[in-house]
Amino acid sequence: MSVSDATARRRVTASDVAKAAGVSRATVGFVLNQTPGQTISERTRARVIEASVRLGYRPNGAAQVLASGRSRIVVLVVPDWPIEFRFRAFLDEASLALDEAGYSLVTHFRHPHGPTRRLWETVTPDLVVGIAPFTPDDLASLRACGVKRILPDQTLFRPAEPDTSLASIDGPRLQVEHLRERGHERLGYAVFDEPRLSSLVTARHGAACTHAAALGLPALDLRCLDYRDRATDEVVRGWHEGGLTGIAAYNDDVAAAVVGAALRLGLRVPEDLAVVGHDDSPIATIMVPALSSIHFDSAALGRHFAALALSRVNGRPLPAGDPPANVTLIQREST
Amino acid sequence: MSVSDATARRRVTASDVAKAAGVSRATVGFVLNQTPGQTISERTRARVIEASVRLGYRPNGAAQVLASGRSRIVVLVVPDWPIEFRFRAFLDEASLALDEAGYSLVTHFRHPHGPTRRLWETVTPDLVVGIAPFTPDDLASLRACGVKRILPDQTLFRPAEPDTSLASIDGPRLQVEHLRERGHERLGYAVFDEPRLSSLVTARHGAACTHAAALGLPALDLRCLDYRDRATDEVVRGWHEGGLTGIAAYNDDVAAAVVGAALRLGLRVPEDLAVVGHDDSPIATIMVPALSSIHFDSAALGRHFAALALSRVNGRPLPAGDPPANVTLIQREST
DNA sequence: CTGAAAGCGCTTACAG
DNA sequence: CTGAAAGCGCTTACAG
Repeated sequence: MSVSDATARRRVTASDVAKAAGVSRATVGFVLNQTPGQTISERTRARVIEASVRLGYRPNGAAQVLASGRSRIVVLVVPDWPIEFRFRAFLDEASLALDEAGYSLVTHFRHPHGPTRRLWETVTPDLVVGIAPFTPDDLASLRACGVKRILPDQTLFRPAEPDTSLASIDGPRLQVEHLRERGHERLGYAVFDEPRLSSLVTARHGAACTHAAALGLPALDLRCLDYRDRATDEVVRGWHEGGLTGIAAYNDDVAAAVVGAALRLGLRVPEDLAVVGHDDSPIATIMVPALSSIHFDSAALGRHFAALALSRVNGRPLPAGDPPANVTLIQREST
Repeated sequence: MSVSDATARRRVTASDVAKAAGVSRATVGFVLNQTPGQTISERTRARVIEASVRLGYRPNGAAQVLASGRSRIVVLVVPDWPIEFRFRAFLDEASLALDEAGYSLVTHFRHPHGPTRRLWETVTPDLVVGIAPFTPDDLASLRACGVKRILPDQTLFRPAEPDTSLASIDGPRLQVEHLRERGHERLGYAVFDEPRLSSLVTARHGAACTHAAALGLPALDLRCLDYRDRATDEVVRGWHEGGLTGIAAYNDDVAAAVVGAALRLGLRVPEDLAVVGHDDSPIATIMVPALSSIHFDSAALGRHFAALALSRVNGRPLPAGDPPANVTLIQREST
């Protein structure tokens, strides 16, 4: 049986490489992992590398994890939220930055009915990061699975405190500030009836109200819309008749729905009703009238996330300071 | 040192459970994995389960993978496309169905600059599925990593054939058919200038043209828009002046951009220009005028995907027939 | 009906 | 400068 038969038949292991290079299995590991503190002659090193390339050697990940206790995998647990426009850029940047550091980012979308086995029970991650806080059940499972590093953890995260990693706080503040500058004092806050988002809705609406109070304005009137029916029109009519003139929306889709309803009711936007969205998604530019919206740098947030994760994995102190979201308000035609 | 000290110190292993239950390590495995062909007394079984629950035992995934050669992980490789609205439902359903069968779905978002290590080099999956075809490099890496099962594979997938798993073919056909029924014969096809989507754009536009030809209509005039500027207006003006009256769009965002441009130009929709979108995303309902669009059952596609994956993993023949996308056209105000 | 033992493919002190 | 050996925590024939 020739070498090529053997490689076709079963996966190449470190033993195969050692045999081909005429060294021990340990030496193969030292060379390929660039283990510090080992002095390997240049000739041996070259022979090992040549053999591993020639045979197409890829270390068995499971064996590495078992032997070393480290997996270089970071699991990101995404709550059961709809995927929003900016999230993909966030993910791309985060996984690129982690990849450059030798880590793989695995995204675990948590779904409505919940998995029987959690992903970290399967993949032995070095670090598990939740965008939303973990439940006590999650924490027990994480502990039982030997996951030593978790974000957010108790030292960073108080359960009552809403998560800010996707710029949930600055956006609402800027929305209120902007509407106030444009002369609006009685404000509404529009969301879709999307139960999966309730924690974010609460956080953003709360931030808007806090800032309104600081400006001496009343709390924003929170209303749920449903984009699938015309009940939206009634909500908007109610706002208008009640004397509200400025609406902050949870995202651009909601803002578009409010604007659509206003147009159907014969209201002028922004003269009769000013509307500001959130996320600066494509629809904000596409809509007629174009939507004022909150823009933030999701790629920078992704890089910041990666930096946080790497600090945690390496046991270094977490970088201080706010995430570099660079939240700004883009004014267009709707305000 | 008490038991609780020990469990706090290090992860519970099968040996700990065996000791606590007074059986051998093998028996623990037999009970917990429900290994067929073993006859274990009910009392022993109960003792093992009780001990494993009490100690909070979770098997070490890496050790299981190494020993058994199977990981129960399916990696889904997602090309570098923007996430579209329906995709989340697809993912949710697919991962739920796989989870019920004891598998974990890990989604690997491929990013623009490519990872140095591919995810399957890290997690030892039983199956890797690509939404787009794999490159020769990918295939070499998959082979070297010992991934035995891949979808799509050579028997299923011819490189020239576009992927249909997200309903890329039926939608364009229905768009053309519908526009024709509404009396439109000279048609345009609108896409955003999004290079990451080029393969899907080509597939959908090609399908639309094929169906147009079957109906005796000329090919659809393909134009790229950019939602960030007003060049869209010029494209739409050109279409109108050139006598085109019906536009099929790659997705609802593009359709909304065409409608917006038409409105700015003083055209009536649908009288002067009829526009039909694709995906039936929220914006289709929200827009004024509301957009006709292509709806498909992304959750059913997700379940179908899971069934395909499980067949492949278990070495059963793949289910025959088309994916149950149930593609339909929803007529609203824009046509 | 149950247990002792080999083996999966690595990493990593340790001995030379 | 390099190799023999133990060990990571499981699974799984195999022997009793």
